[in-house]
Amino acid sequence: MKKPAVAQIDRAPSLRAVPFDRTVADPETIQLTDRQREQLARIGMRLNLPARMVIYREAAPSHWVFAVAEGAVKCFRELPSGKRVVGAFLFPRDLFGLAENGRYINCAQAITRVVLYRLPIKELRVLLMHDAGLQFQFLSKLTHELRQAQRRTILLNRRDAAGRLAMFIDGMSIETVPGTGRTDDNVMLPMTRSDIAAFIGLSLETVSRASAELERRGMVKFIGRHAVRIVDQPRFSKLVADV
Amino acid sequence: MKKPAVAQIDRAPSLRAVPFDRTVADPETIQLTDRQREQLARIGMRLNLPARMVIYREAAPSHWVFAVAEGAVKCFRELPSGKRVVGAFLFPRDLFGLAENGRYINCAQAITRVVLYRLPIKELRVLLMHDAGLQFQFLSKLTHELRQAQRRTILLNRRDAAGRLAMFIDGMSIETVPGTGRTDDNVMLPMTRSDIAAFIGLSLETVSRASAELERRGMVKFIGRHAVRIVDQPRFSKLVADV
DNA sequence: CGTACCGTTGAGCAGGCTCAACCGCTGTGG
DNA sequence: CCACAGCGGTTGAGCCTGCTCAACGGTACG
Repeated sequence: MKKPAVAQIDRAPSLRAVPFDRTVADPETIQLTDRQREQLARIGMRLNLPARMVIYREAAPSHWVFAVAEGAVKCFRELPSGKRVVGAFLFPRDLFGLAENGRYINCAQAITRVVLYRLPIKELRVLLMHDAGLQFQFLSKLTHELRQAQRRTILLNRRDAAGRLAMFIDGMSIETVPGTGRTDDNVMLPMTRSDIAAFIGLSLETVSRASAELERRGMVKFIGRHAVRIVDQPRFSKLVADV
Repeated sequence: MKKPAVAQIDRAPSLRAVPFDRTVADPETIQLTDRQREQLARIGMRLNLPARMVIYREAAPSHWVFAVAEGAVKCFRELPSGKRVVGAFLFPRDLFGLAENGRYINCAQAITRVVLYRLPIKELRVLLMHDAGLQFQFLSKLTHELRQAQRRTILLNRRDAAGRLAMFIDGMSIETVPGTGRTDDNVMLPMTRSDIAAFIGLSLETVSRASAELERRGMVKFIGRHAVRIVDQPRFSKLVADV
């Protein structure tokens, strides 16, 4: 098997996760080998989708798992009351397509223009069974997502709106990807206020007010609607940690 | 390699998860082979711990993963404010011991007397790398836990205390294990009201009041402190689904 | 049998939700 | 090119529910 060209490898999936075990490597990234990425690229399909496109709907048969290459995606659920709960925001190197008994448990939609890898579950399963190392990377990724879920329950247990929003922004600052015009303390928020509200469990009015409060307290400065700049990092971090 | 005795196998770990893929098998249980369970038993240690024992503390070096055989465990976090957030309740066939960079991210404590399997991560990793099928079971289990985490965020997004409690009880009714004196609509709640409050994000007073409300509305009947009987299943289910 | 913790109940307060009006940007069609 | 509609976002007023503080009751365990 000949070595794939660099250009080809750059168009293959990769994953991001903090390992549960101690490692010397960059803790931010788990490393798929070129060969593993190539194999994933082979069974998968690279998709280029416009903003707002629905990727799959709740309860639809789940034939695929998706990996984000570029852009942002949201997974959400429509509740009987009409309320929407956002389960997760996904960014480059994230996986999504959580299913139960062969059906997706929520709806996925592109927030921005996105590039995705669509991996057929059947073939992925075969691949994982033949490559325990690759499977271990997926396992690490799931572990990472579980930790994030725990972090979120802590967020949702906070009583103060400003604190919740601060924790959210703090979380997003890690997700923020280079090459999107970000500086060190500039956090991109591609989603709407409504989406944020549905994620952190507040009404959108309260999110709006909390934003104003953070700004008034001199911790952050909103740059347009989809970016925040953390002005006073120490005080901001203190608020985030003050649970 | 000789086949292990039945008695020995009954003393080996197993896992419980709803598969993400369609299967014909009992959707409630994923099946470890006898050989896999035997191998887990070999690298692991069976522990018998009294109620209230601390299994590990937050930030302690994480050398083990645990599987519950009998009893109930809680994973929680002490926040700087002194508040506690319960991350999860664990029951037979559940896994716990979530870590990040080699350290546990929360504290685990026995609620009742428990029997655990303590699996050394290092050896488990080797085992998983040699047995992709076994690893796949672990992967399925993690997927299952992610779904539960999503379900919980929906719970935490509810505004009404009674509804939250109802969803919690509903969730516990699935966890409830036979052989604990349960009848079909009798749900065991081994944890304290305080623990429940720290899990569903309410003050313990509100949990108490919500319990009274559910009872007053004729949906449930509390049997002592650690059991509920669902009296009016239809109305109860309606409240649970009415998000 | 006592003691400490768990749980219940009550009164008052505060923070977030709801309803509602208003602003500003975007995209569309005349 | 402009007018207008529509959506996302902000701001305000009032209500409601869950939190806090506090006292009391009950149960489990030594």
